[in-house]
Amino acid sequence: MEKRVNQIKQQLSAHNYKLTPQREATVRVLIENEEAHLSAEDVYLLVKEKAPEIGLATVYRTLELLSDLSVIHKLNFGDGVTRYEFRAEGAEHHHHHLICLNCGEVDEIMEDLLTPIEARVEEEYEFQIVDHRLTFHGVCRRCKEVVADPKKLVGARVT
Amino acid sequence: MEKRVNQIKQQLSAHNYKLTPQREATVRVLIENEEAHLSAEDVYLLVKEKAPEIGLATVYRTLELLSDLSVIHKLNFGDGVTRYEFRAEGAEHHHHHLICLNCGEVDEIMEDLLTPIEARVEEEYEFQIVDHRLTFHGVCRRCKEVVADPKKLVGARVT
DNA sequence: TCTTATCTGATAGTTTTTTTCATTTAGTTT
DNA sequence: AAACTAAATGAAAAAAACTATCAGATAAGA
Repeated sequence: MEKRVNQIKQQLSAHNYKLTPQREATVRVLIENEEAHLSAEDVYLLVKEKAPEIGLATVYRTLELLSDLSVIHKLNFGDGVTRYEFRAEGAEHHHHHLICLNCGEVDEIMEDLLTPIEARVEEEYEFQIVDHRLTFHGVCRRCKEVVADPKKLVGARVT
Repeated sequence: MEKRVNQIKQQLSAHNYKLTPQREATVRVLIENEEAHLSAEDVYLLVKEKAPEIGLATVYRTLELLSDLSVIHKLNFGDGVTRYEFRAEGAEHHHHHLICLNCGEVDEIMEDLLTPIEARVEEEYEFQIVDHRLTFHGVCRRCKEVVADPKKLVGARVT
C-alpha cells in the first residue's frame, strides 16, 4: 500500500504535480477499492470519510489527473456514469470485463486475450494499437438458471 | 433503402409499435448516415431538416426504442455522449472500432475477430455471451507520421 | 362515429460533470 | 523569515445530456 502510494507520488512529481492530502486520500480510496469500479460520486463519499473537507470538484479533478497519467483507467459500462479502476501494476494493457445483462454485476478477465488479434489488426488495418477495451455482455454464472432466453436481454443497457 | 425502412416497419409492428412519420424520418437519417456514429443531438438536427416540427424528446424516445429492438446499437467512445449506429443486417454480433487517439476518427472493423476467444470465455468463465464491445485505441494510418510516441497519448480521452 | 391507447412536443426536472473564482497552500526567492 | 509566485482547493454556478411529465394530437379498432 505505502509502496504504491509512493510510486504514484513519484509519477505525479515527474509531471510537476504534488501529492496533496486530498489527492493522497483519493488515491488511497482507489487502492482500497481496487475491485470495485467506483464512480466519481462513490469515490467522493468514501474520501469524505477520511477527509471530510474535500470538495466534489477536487475529486473530479484528481480522477482526471490520475487518468491522464494512466494511474487509473476510466470505464464506461453504459449506465451513464464514468467509473474508475486502478491500473494493474506494470500492466501493458487493460484487462477485460464481463457484464451480466441480468444482474448488472461486472466480473474481470485478468488475462489479455487479444494479443494475437492485435497483431492481425495492426497489420491489416495499419493501426498502431496503444490500448483496447473489451467487454462481453451476457449472462453470468450466477444468473444462468434464472434467465430463460438470453437473446431477450439484448436491448438492455448495453452501450 | 425503402426495403430497409419497410423491414424496420415490420420489426416495429411485430412489437405493436407504429412507424410514425417522426420515427420514419429518424430511421431514414440513421440509414443515410450509417457510417457516422451520430449522437442524439446530431440525429435531432438532421431529422429537423426533414421534419422541422419534431421534438428532441421524440428523437431520444425513438433511439431508445430502436435500440431496444436491436435495430441500432448504442455506442460510447468516452466523450460523454451516447452514439448510435445501425446494426448490420443480420449481424449476430457487434463489429469493432478503431479509435484514433490523435485525430479522434473512428474506423470500423466489420469482421468478427472474437469468435474463437468467445468460445474460451464461455467455457472458462461460465459466462453466456450475448454480445460484445471491442475498441482499439491507438494511431490510425492517417496519423502515423505525425505522432512520434504513441505511448504519450495513453491518457487521452479513453474510457 | 366514438372510444381507447399510442404517440408527440414543449417544458421542467435530473443527473453528471465542468467551469469559475476567490481563497488557501506550498514552494522559491530575496 | 517575509514576500512572491504558481499550483491547488472548495463552493457554487453553469453546462451538457438525458428523462419525466402532461396536455393535446393522432391513429386504430369497435
